[in-house]
Amino acid sequence: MPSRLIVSRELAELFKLLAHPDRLRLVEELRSGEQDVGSIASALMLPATRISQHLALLKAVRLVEERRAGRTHFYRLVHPQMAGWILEALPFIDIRNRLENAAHIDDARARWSTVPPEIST
Amino acid sequence: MPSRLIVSRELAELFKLLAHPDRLRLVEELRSGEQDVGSIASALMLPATRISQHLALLKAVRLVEERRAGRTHFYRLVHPQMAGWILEALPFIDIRNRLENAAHIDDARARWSTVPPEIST
DNA sequence: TTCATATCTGCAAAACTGCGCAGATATGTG
DNA sequence: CACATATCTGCGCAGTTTTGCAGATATGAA
Repeated sequence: MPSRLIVSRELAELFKLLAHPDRLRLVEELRSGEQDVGSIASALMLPATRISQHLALLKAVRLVEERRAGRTHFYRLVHPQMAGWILEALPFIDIRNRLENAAHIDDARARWSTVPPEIST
Repeated sequence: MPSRLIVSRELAELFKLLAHPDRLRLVEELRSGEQDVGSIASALMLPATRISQHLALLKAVRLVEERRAGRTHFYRLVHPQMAGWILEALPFIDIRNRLENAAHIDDARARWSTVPPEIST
């Protein structure tokens, strides 16, 4: 009976996990395949510690998986399609952007959606 | 240059807005068309005050729009496709569910995805 | 006007998050 | 073993979110 309630709670948790700029960028960064903490950190220009924390979080809920090789840890998306799914939300932020940031957005969207080399589907 | 940063921040905010069980259910409830606060409240079995607060939030960022008729206020999704998009995230919570809630989930998903009468595309 | 209905707003406490930093671990090198 | 590299974990402060409740509006009816 409370099935829908449970699902909505689970879904909300998923959204909460993705509701952070760093983590969204992180997921998009992993779209093109596994990467190690250091690479991600420098790609996103963020301290490795922070990336590590985000990754620990995403790993705990099994959104990413880890592979260790020597002293470097590689991470990859458990659901590669998730990266694409996230980008599908761009239309929903349109209005707010056009109201304030105007120019930036179209430019931005172009980059975001063209950069990745299309993984699965 | 900081375009991607801006987009990720905007996206994160969208996710944060949806990262709440009540609001997710609310959005799904509105999938089939506009409804007034009272109806939504009783459909979701939540106090109308709370629904009102959530709606105010979603309206402020233009995810829903309001139409007043007499003393009742009707709300509708600005992006009806959003409801469908949200359901596309269900596969991403699979593992976690199977680990703990097991049975509930498949049942739940069935209901969630069959109930709505397909609006747009 | 007075009353009932429908919804909204403001407030304060409790709970939750994100952040940097210091220190811990683990692996590889000489 | 000693040392450098790569990453992780624990801690505490600061800022944000959620929630119920009391009271404010707004509309319609008598």
